[in-house]
Amino acid sequence: MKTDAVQARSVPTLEMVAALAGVSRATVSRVVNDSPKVKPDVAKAVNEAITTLNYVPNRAARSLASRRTQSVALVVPESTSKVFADPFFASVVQGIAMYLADTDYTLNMIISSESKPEKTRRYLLGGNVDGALVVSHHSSDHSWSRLSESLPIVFAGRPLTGGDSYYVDVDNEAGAEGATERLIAGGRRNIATIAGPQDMPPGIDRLTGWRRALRRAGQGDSLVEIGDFTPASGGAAMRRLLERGVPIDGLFAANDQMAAGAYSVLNEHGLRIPHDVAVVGFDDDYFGATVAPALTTVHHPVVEMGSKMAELLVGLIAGKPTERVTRLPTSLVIRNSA
Amino acid sequence: MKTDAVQARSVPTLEMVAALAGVSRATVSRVVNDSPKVKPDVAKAVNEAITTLNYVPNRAARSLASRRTQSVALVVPESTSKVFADPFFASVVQGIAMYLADTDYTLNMIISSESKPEKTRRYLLGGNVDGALVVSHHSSDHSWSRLSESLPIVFAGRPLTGGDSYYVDVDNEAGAEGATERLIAGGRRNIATIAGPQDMPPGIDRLTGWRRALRRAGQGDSLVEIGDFTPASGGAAMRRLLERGVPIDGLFAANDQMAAGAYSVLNEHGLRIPHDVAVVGFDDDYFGATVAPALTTVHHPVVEMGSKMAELLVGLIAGKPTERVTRLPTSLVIRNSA
DNA sequence: TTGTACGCGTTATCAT
DNA sequence: ATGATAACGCGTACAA
Repeated sequence: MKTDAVQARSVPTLEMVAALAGVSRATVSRVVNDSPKVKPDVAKAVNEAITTLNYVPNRAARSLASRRTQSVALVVPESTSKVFADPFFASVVQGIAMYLADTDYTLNMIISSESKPEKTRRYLLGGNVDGALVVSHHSSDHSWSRLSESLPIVFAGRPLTGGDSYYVDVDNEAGAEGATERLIAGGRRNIATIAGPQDMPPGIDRLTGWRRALRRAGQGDSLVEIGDFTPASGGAAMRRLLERGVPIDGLFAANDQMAAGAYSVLNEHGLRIPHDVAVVGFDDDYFGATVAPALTTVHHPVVEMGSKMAELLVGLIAGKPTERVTRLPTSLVIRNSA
Repeated sequence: MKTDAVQARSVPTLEMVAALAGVSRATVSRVVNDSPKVKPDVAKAVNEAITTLNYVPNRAARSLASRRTQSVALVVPESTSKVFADPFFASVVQGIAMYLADTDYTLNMIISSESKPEKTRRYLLGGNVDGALVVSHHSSDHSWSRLSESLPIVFAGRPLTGGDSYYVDVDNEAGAEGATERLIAGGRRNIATIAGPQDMPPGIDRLTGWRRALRRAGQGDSLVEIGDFTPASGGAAMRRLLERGVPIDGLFAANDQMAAGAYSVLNEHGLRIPHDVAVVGFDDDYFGATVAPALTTVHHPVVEMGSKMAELLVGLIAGKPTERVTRLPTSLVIRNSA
């Protein structure tokens, strides 16, 4: 026997609010979406009803009616997610999440398996999100860029190949240039670099920045060895540099991890930092902070990158005119190595 | 002038599929949700229509009609998210995401600001998700546990205070016990520990495990110093341990980071690892892998923790009977320090 | 300024 | 086994 006059619904509906406030559902809807045209006192009454009922708009219904989802996808290639505790990735996501927390967009994290990208593709195009943020491992995979035609997408890091996608990147060139200038200003005349992979934008751009500073200062730019951004590769590169038998009194490492690797080799060879060789890194991560002497390095604003991406995406969704390229400035963190 | 007979809709609807397949919407819906009662040939025809149209069900509509969202929330306290690149957090999330990728649940990441928890609360109770996963920094914040009555929730790590929430944890006690047994089996008779904070479950449990092993072996358990899980605190604790002036030939550090800190101090004092002092850590993270000699440590199955959490939550949502406590086994990673 | 009424794309309840 | 048809909760012309 059902004795209930009013069903004990778990969540109140707009209709119930309307009833309590003595207005129509349309008016409640207007108040919820703060439409300009609703009398202050009516709005007040509605809001009271809302709070007493603890009403929360149903996203699904709202989305269905308004034809937009108020949620964005965070696309993470599976290979990226496998990189346990990649500080870059974690921080970018943090920036994204924190920015979105102040909007009423929801963040849908989807890890896309490279083997069957169709699932992701369909999800994105299925009208389930209003836009997407793509963060791949080392900022170069724009394989989703074709979707940009159908859906606002913002990438982390500039693409390897031209393309015309929207992306946010740190100004790698300028950062590397500044790092190198620091070495030059310190009186160093034989400045080497341990560059990153030359098939990755950060690797390429940081090498370019180093070159630019050197050329402008009229110094040679032949002391280059390539690493793969790991400490071990940094050590190996440093070793090759020293084996050349030419003097080296300054080093710009394309990231802190390689700088840390170089430290060990420098120590092995009895070279003192910064006395014999001044060193500057890039990224300002854990590695640079824990080596001794503490590494002077280029700060990479990773969290800001994330929030900027989110900001741009929200703007794009709103139809706001937006520059395709956003380059965030770096800053030099002066510590003891240069 | 509108000349279009058929509106160029971006995404096809169930209705369009029905038309193309020559059946009713109801039937298409049945096929999509693979209901058992639909003739094979009809189903085939529908599926063909689906693929040619590239149809994707609209989540919002589906959710509205079915009264369930097919999405779960990942709740991250803001303070946790601030811990840049916390490997623990990143890996748990990876596990969660990877498990969910094989279901058709969507993961809604929401970072909840401690200052206004109401927003999160309302979101969770507003019927926007079918369940929630809570990952706080060091596995103890169950402040959301009260919501468990209204919504399935699974936590990472056991709560500090009793409570009756569902949670997944690594078996810290057993892990620590095994680590200590390794030291005992190695003939060590003066085994110290650098414990974690005693107001955090992992800190407490790992100390308990150490004690249990020692007592069972009839050895004393007074060589205890507390750290806060950072390398620096590990170094400081080690120093205090040595200052006691009593012999120490074995050390169990409650995590790898503190073990790394202890390494430095041990080196300073001219003590060789493992010759003079055998060391075992806990977590099996980056720190333990990079110190020299490589650290013998207890493997913490972090990714598995995440996937297990997701698995349990999906089960709970489906109404499956579930144990409140799930403890994942650890394993000892034998390297060179013990 | 406010209310009426229709539609958003699915699922679910009935018939058939 | 399949098809009408009524919800689902909300936004939004359009009317008043």
